[in-house]
Amino acid sequence: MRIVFMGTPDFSVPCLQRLIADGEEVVGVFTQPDKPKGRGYELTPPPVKVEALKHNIPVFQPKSMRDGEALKILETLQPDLNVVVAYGKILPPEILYFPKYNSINIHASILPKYRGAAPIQWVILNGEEKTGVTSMQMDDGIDTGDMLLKAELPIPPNMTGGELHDALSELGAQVLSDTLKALKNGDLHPTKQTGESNYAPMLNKALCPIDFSRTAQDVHNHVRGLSPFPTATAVLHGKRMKIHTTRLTENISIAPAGTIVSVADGIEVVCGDGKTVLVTELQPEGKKRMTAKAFLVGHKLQAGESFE
RNA sequence: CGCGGGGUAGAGCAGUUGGUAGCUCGUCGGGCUCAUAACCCGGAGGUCGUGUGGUUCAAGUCCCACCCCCGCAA
Repeated sequence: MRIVFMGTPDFSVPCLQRLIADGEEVVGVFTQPDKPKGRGYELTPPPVKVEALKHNIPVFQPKSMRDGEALKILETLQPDLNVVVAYGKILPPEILYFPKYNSINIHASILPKYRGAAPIQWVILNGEEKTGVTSMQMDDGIDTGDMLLKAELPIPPNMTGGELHDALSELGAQVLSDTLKALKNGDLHPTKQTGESNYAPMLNKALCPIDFSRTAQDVHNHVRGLSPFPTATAVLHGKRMKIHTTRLTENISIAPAGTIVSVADGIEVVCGDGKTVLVTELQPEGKKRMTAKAFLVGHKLQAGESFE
């Protein structure tokens, strides 16, 4: 089966690798254009491009999928199926329905919940205890197509967004592989999405500052959901710092939210429900990520002080 | 040429107007305690990112070049 793969970030890479490993005929890869990134605005190719080039697969990076160029490319490639995994562009019907088997998408949630750009982080932010991956037959809506296969994954209480991302990325590759196998065997049974749905919008920086007036559980979910990117932040001594890791404690305090009650094993902070969280890893501006203990060795900080 | 912080003992930080380096933690040895993020005593450990660079009687400290790490922004 001739497949055109469309994807961009790290998340998509295992799917592409799996297609290749499964011996599928990947006749072309669409990915976002190289973009200036990081300090100095260095032009950086997306991970999927790097991977595709390793396997000598033709790479296409159109700025738009709607100006007819992309369609011409598909006409040349003659795919039987588009496989779309975190491509980052909305595809017009002419592209979506061009191949014989149309387009299949791998989405990192159990649909119809958490449609949208950042389902992985949002399930943690919302304190969900499980999530998963869904493959679907794409239609005109955003993540609204008929569902094909699903795989679930439990979320341990301290798992971070990054860890879940990697786990779902691998699971996604497996679901993709299973979906294609079923497709070839005529075993697919598309199911309409029904029931409660919600939307997981892209993460933005405004989300980062920690609100210690929320519950300790919420604060902990916030920190781990945004770790390692974009990372929760808090302000101490007038300086912003990233908060990488926290742990829930059994302790309770009547001090106001944001107050530091202990600097013994880390920085223990009171939250809105009176419970505390222990900050165990952080990163001051311009510094490397370090343990809270290491930070405390060189920074005089006393119980009673507080985050702003 | 996007803006900015930083590279000093294993770790986190100091180091003032230039005079060959200090704190805390850890570590090693010894002591003390019912116990504590324990405490007390003693020791080891650094060519201060690189440059047989510049200025100087003298540079971690000033100047120059380069390497590396990181925050913001995209």
